[in-house]
Amino acid sequence: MDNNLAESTQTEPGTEQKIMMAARKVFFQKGMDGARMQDIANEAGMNKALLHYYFRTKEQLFETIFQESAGRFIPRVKQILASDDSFYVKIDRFCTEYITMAMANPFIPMFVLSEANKQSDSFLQKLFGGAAPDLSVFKKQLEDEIKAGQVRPISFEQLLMHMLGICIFPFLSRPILNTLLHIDNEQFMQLMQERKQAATDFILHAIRK
Amino acid sequence: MDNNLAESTQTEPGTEQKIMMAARKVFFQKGMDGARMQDIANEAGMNKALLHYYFRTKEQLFETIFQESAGRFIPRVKQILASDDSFYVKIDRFCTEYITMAMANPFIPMFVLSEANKQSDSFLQKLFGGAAPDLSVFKKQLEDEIKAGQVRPISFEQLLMHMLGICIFPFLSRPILNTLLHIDNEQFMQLMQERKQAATDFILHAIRK
DNA sequence: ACCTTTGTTAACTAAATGGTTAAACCAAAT
DNA sequence: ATTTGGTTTAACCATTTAGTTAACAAAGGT
Repeated sequence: MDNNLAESTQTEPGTEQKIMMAARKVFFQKGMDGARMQDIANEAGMNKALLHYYFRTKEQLFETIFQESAGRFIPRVKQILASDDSFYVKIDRFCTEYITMAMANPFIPMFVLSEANKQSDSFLQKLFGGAAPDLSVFKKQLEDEIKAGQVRPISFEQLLMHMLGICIFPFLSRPILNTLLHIDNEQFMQLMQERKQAATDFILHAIRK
Repeated sequence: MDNNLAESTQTEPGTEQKIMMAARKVFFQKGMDGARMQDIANEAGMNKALLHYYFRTKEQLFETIFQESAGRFIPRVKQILASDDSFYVKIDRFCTEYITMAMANPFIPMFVLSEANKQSDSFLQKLFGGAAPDLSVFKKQLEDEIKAGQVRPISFEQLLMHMLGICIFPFLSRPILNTLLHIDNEQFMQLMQERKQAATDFILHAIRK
């Protein structure tokens, strides 16, 4: 009677897990305002009151999903850029890993950015856990490469925005790209697969002297 | 009868104009689902029933704003890329004009993409007015430059996504960039001003041999 | 067996919300 | 002055929705 998706963890999902899985699906699709507690209950195959039993309010359930989602993507910027890889490896890793991650979770980027736009700024800061990611390592590497004459002068902030935009934007605009480029979702994913390399190449060519 | 919008520069806004101005503001901020007709009425300083008098339903009011907003941004891709400018001028114009446009309407990109993600694909196609933008001119220019050895081989689709991502992404992620880069909205706009040049430079350097 | 704790449900409540209606308002035409 | 037409409003209605409650079921310990 139960269709089991959790071969990976052996234990089949408990009620709380089921709720979060359903909430993810519905919130990703409809956002906080568009989602209905009843939708989530239906998706999870249980009574609506159970959602309130496990997570007191819609607000709280949403926040759980949002934190989890944003937490998967945003701190990763730091995680990669603060590593001790060399400058060029770092750019490669950033593009490859970010696009890989987005391909595995294609709805998270739009969900997080869309909701982040509505949230108060103070809330956003909480997301970074008090300490905003430290980008100084990557910044210093860039400046060193520029000083060494390996990289043409470019603002650190602009480069970061270039990299993020190149990697994430397609996932934010998929429906429009589908129409614009006359492609379906499968072809889109194929493009994203190629993009791991294409993005890295593009960025490295752009900055190298 | 119909009130005249032809001379909207001089005449003070009529009721319909006031409603649309208010609707823009509220929809941009809260999206279709988050917006309340009462919010819009308050913002416009009038009775809620008037909204229904001019636009029968919330759906219809929303669609008016959405079409107008998307119509300002999406067809512009074609408008610029299909012009008879040279390849390099075209890239320059694209970055400069798109960022200029986004700076003047900083909420439209997130609004359009966020809602486009919820809409059905069929609806999106209606947006392009039956005929999706013809990107073949730009595509041919790229291929010619590659054949002439001026530009290194690169997929047209990837380049288009690079350009769009670089120009639009910052406006989709402003709240997060504010935190990430420790900047306020004024500094953000300063960055965008510089970005017109930075984006063009970056892209041209990336593709040139 | 008996009681306590935890999990689950159907039925309900209160508030919010999109939309309607009938009356009031007001400018222009008669 | 009165009529007439579109415009605007307050009050109202029907539905939806987040959240509650009380009863019920299932374990779990004694």
